[in-house]
Amino acid sequence: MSYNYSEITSYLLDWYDLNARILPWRDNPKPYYVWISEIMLQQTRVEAVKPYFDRFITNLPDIKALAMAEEDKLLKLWEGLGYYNRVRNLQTAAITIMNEYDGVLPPSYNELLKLKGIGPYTAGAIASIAYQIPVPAIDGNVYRVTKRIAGSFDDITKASVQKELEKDLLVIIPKDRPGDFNQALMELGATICIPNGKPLCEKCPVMHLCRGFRNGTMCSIPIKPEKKKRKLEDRTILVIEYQDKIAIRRRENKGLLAGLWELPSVDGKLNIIEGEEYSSKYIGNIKSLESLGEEKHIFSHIEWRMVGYRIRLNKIMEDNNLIWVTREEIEEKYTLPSAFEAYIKKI
DNA sequence: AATGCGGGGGT
DNA sequence: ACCCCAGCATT
Repeated sequence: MSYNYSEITSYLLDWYDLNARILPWRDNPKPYYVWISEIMLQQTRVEAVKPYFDRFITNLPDIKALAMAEEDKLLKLWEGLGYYNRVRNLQTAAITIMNEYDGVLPPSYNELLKLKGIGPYTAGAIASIAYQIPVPAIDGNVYRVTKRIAGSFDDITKASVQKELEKDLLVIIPKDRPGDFNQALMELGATICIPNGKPLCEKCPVMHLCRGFRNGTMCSIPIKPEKKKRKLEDRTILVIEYQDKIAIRRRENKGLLAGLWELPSVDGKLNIIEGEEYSSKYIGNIKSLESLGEEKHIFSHIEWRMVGYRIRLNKIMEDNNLIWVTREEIEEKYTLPSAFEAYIKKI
């Protein structure tokens, strides 16, 4: 059902004026900074983004620098942040902007929406925050806050519900402060009207008109369908050393961790004998082999149960897929996802 | 409409 | 364990 949110606007803005967090990308909301921060913030918490944002804009201070950056440098700036296609899309969009928009992020919701990596939320956020265009920016926070206020048990993953909320917000978004309004809704969701645990309703500026609070239903809103369970995968991770170098290889260009670097790994959990057999068959002549124990790494949809071995070689076999690098080179040049961190740290 | 895509922090 | 996060692209 459609809902009239018109009463929340002034309470929300007054609260935001007093309670807005100081964030790096709020210092100077130039379109480029807003864009970078919003892409980083997709499915990623503010605290995780902070250090990445500063480093990114220092290294790539404008759209042109982003468009011309080497992919390795780009990925290195994103290493550990996850969802690595975000940064590739960022560069694709930067090139489009240089070629088709005179190097300027377009001040238009619909034009922004055409750029790689920019969907309805991000287009709304950039348009409203950087260009003061009165359009909604609906993220997970906004769904939670608005549906609790409305006391609505709508399934927020349904397109019809999303469209309706867009319309409802478009009606009340203040034309003089659209960016602040959108950020205030998100800020409220991130700090007061929080998921999990208990929302801090007594601190909420719109508690008095929140139906979820009045009904005591706020904790069971919003409604979304049950998520599927993660797939479990067993893997064997090999830390292979020859003299002062470690073997790494590049992952395939599609799928999980596409195009990133990894420690050599094998499907399934090999026991120590199998690990030795595999290594002498495919990698080289073994000087020593020791177990590095078990680890696990959780992705959004997959869980790796890993066993690791440290292998030192007397002699290496030719293998075009492996390259041999020092630890320092890994840290400087090669993007190694967090999944392998535990085993690298043991060496 | 459903699925794939990272990593981390809170309960 | 399970939650979800300033979502988007692809199928």
